[in-house]
Amino acid sequence: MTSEGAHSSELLERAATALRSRGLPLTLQRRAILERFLGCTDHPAADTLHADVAAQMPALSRATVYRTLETLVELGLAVRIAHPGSEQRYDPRTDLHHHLVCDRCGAVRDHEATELAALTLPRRSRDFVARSYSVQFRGLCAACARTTDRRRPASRRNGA
Amino acid sequence: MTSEGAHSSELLERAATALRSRGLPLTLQRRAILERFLGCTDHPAADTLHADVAAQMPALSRATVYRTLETLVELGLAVRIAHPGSEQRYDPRTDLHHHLVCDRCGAVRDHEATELAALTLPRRSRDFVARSYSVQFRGLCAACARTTDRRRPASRRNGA
DNA sequence: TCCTTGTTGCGACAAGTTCGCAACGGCATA
DNA sequence: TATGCCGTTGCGAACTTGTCGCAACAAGGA
Repeated sequence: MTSEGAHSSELLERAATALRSRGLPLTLQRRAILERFLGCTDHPAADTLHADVAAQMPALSRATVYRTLETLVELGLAVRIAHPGSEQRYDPRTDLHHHLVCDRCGAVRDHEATELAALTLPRRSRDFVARSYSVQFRGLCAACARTTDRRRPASRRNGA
Repeated sequence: MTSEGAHSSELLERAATALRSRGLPLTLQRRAILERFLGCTDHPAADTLHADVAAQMPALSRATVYRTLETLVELGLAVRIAHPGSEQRYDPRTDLHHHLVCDRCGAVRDHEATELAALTLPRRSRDFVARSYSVQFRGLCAACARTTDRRRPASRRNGA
């Protein structure tokens, strides 16, 4: 799990405030999950995050991680992201940004691109009203590009 | 399931050729699945497709549909598409196009946009080599926009 | 201390997907 | 026609991801 560390305590403070403003306490479990999650740039799945946090807090239950992430989405502190693969992934960044998705292992990384900051939304029509967008670039991450065997994705469940 | 019908036999012929070139026979099951799938514009999930084809071929097993779709992806005749939700969806269109994704019900529709036909791919770097991209617009489809209750997505398992 | 409110862990469950295996079918060869 | 080979199929079990109900628990206020 990639964790930046920088600004992490500041982000935690913001999250704590958002929770409190809704009357939700910052429990030990939530704190541990937030500390791990907020600095992440690799868009963990709920179960990955659980495995990670449970290393320090073995009693932590999966349901708690799922519930906490759901709460964060509701508070606007995280977004669910879509990528080809079966797991739901979460992103602590809620501002406009884009993703690099590895076709083989399913890794998702952020991608900054100023030229993509103002794409034209589809014209408002009777059929669909667009509110936001994100661009997904597909290709190969460094690790997978190095591997010679191209027949199978590194992780079975995340293909292209 | 939305099926266009037009060009369907032509697409089927192309698919049969691609299968044959790999030494794979066009079995009755594969033919039935392809006939349903190739004209689809609504990006069916494997299970949806199974239910649909099984109406005419009751003995068809779910595993066969999953395996056939997997084969089509490997042959470049279909792509898995990213959308928020837990099901894997498939798209018979492999050319550059974009998607409109309803935040509430999870419906995915194609979106054509000439101005998005030539976005700049991220610079080739040591970290990631991009090969393609697609833009995902999120918002509300007509049916969901009409519904007044905005608290819950129409389908529970498809969030934002 | 008691009550209320919300959180947590646990285990069961559901849906989607994959896997192993035996049976089957087509094709080439003898 | 018989045989062997090889890929496909259906079946059902198993696995993964995510949700739910429930009892225990913790914190805060009366």
